[in-house]
Order: sequence, then structure tokens, then C-alpha cells
Amino acid sequence: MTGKRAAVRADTTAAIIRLARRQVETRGAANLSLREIARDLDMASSAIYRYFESRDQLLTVLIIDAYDRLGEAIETADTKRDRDDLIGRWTAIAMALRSWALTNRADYGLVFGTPVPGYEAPDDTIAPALRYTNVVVRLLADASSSGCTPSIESPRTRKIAGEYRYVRRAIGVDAPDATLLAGLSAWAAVFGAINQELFGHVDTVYADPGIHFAALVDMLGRQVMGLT
Amino acid sequence: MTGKRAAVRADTTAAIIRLARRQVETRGAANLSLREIARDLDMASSAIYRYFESRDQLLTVLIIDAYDRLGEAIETADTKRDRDDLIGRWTAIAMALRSWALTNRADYGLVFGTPVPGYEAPDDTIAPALRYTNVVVRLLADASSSGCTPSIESPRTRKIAGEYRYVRRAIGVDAPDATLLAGLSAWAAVFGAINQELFGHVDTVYADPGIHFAALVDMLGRQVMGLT
DNA sequence: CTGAGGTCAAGAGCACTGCTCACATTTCTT
DNA sequence: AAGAAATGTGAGCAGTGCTCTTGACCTCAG
Repeated sequence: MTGKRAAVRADTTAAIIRLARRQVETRGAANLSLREIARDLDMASSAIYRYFESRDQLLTVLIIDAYDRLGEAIETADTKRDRDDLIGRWTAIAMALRSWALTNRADYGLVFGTPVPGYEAPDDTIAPALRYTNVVVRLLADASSSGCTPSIESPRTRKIAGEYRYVRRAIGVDAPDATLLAGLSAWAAVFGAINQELFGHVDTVYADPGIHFAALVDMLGRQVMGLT
Repeated sequence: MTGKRAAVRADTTAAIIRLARRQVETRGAANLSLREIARDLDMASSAIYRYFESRDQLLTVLIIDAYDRLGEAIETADTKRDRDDLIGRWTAIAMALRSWALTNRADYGLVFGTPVPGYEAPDDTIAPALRYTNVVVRLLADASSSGCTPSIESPRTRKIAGEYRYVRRAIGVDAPDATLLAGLSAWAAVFGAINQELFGHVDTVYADPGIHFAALVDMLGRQVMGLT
């Protein structure tokens, strides 16, 4: 089953991905060139198509890979802490997200940057994409079930109550409105801050964005968990 | 001074920009084609270069334009409210940002999406880029000077105090640490939420993302202004 | 051990891209 | 009206993704 052929094939595939990732890092996804990869590998450009059926599919593989590595980073950050240590887990998750983003800028951009209009993410991206999400959802569930009440209030209107009823079902967390609002808001803030830092929208604002980020995460953690 | 020549030139320039914007909307910035614009305009592809020196420069013009329109949208949302109505201004600004983003997805992606590695934004983008920022900075300044104290606490360490000293100078707002933290965090949350919604990371979470967004903005506003 | 079937690479070629340059045409200025 | 400046043209270069035919190689069954 695993003859010489299969081994070589795996090597070549890995080499293509490696070079592709490097190109995306240095020149952006838009400038990924299959021909250049082929040149670097000393093979005909057409040979690449034995390994990936198109440029888009190569990019999709890169995206799946990125989701997967991100998921793993977030998961290990989470599971290193005691399950009861909610604040510790929150902080670890948020910090892991930021440092993964900083050390894998291209991957982050691929995954969380501008989507290409018309590009429909294939089904095999769904599961990897949910990995990092599930970690924070589980944290929210744990926070809720261990009786945390966030130090914020959710507005009470019919519309909002209905919306959060939907959210509860969608993410499978049976938490009160205020917890959902606080948690989703905190998660959005973390992503927003990372986006701003990585994509250069706050270059002149901070001396060291990491210090502000830590303060932000700390504040949000206390807020969601309701521990002043 | 403004003969036939200049008028025609202005028209052609506008037509190129219009077609370029439409291409970016439907196919993404990566697939912007000068040749196709030329074809649509019934002119030689080389003629485009009499109006824009390169594809990159055309994109830069689109970016500047986008920043400018965004700035205007945010400014008018802000100035429609009484200067004292801090919560009203905050809500108007955040809502205007979201609705601008939703109705100008391509522009939003151009401005806040994945930056191209190696692309250095030219100097003429700086001023337009600051327009929308200045609005929210001014709001923060007003909130601080009218005695709002946010309902959160900033962690107190030497590092954090030092960082916010820097931030105070950088954005020119003489507000206490807690106000800066709450304000910047709220701003990040708004952007994060819009990013997630627009770039398709929460498609299955909300029935109507707008309802959650309104609740989020409301909660953040009260938090920053310290009312309630 | 040999030959069939599957796998892989090569190279030519198509249609597209950004961009340049010499040249023709048109408009503005003097 | 004449010269200068602006504008459009078309050919051409170097690059791209992708396809297709052709031939070589490897693997495995008979």
C-alpha cells in the first residue's frame, strides 16, 4: 500500500504546501504563483496539477491547515489549565489567539481577512473552522453552569430575548442573555483588537499593543465571569 | 483652465473608478483587471495608464475614496446628535459604521481586510484614514471631560499605567486609564463584531446579527459612559 | 518475470494579466 | 497658425492559471 510512490508523493505535496505558505507570507494570497512553486521544485508547472487540482484548491488546503493549527493552539492553551480556573482559561485562550496570530500572520489573514466574493468555502473547511470556536463555547458553557453571572446587563426587549433564544440553540449553550451578550462581546473585542493590531490600524496608538491587550483580556474576563 | 480636455479627463477618470469599484465588489480586489476596464470603456488597455500609473495606484485611490466616504458617514452620524448626548452619539456612530460596512462590503474589505504584505500605504491615505478615527476619539474626549466614569476597572500595574500614558499622548485624550481601556475595548468589540458578521464567521450563530449588534452597542455605551 | 494499468512528469499551447514604448491624433496655449 | 502638451493606439514582453497529448515510470496481478 505505502510503496515508494506514495512516499514521494507525500513529500512533494508537503513541499508544495511549504512553498505556497512561504509565498503567501511574503507576497500575499493574491500573488500565490503555482508556476513559481514548480520552478522552485524543478518540475514542470503542469505537474503541480497532479497534486492540487487548482490554485483555489491549494489555497483551500492552506486555509484548512491554518484552521487546524489555530484550533490546536487554542485547545492546548485551554486544556493546560484546570477546568475550574475559568479566568485562567479565558486569559490563556485569548493570549494564545493573539500570539498565534502574530506568529502566523499569513494564516490569520487567510482565515480572518477579506473573503473573496463568490468563493464558497468547501465542506471540509467546516470542521477545522469550528475547532477554535468550540473551545470558547465550552468555556462559556462552563462559566454559565458554574453559576457565574456577568457584571453587565442585557437590554430586555422581545426582539433581543428572541434573538438570544436562537443563539442558545445555535451554539448549544444554555446560558442567560447577559452571559451570552458578555461572552460574545468579549470574544468580538479580542478579535477586533487583534485585527486592528495586525492589520495596522492602530500603529501610532500604542507603545506596546501587547500590554493593552493583556489589560483588555483581564478586564473582559472579570466581566464575563462576574468576579469583580 | 477647464476646457473640453479637462472635463473629458474627469469623466474618464470617474468612469474608470466606477468600473473598478464594481469589479472589486463582484470579484474581489485580487481580480481587478485594468484590461477589462479598458474593454468596457472601448479604449486601448494602455490608455488606462494615462489616468492611473499602475493597478496598485488605482487600488490606492479606491482605498482613499473608501476612507473618505466612511469618514463622512461617521461624521454625519455623530454631528446629527447633540454634543451632550454621549450615548446617542456612540450608538449613532457604531450603527453608522455597521450599516456602512454592510452596504459597502467591498470598501470595508479593502480598508479593514487583509493587508498585502509589503504594501506600504502612501502618505495621502493617512488623512482620510484618520477621519473616522477622529470622531470616536472626540467622543471619548467629550465623555471624559464631562465627568463620565466607566463601570469597569483598569488593572493597575506600572506597565499598564505607562502604556496608557503613551496612549493619552498618542490620541490626545486626557482621560483616566479606565476610560481609555473601556473606550478602546468597546471600539474593538464593535469592529470585531462587524468583521465576524461580514466575513462570515458567525453565519450560523445569529438569526439576525443586527439585533445582537444593537444590544452589544447599547451595553458598551452604558459601560463606557458609566450610566447605570 | 512479465506485461497490463495506473501514476506521474514534460512540454506545447490557449487565453488571460500588468506594463512599456514608439507612434499617431487631438486639444490647448502662445 | 504653429508648437507644445495631452491623449489614444497597437504591438510586444514577461508573467499567470490551466489543458491536453505524449511518453516514461512504478506497482502489482497473473
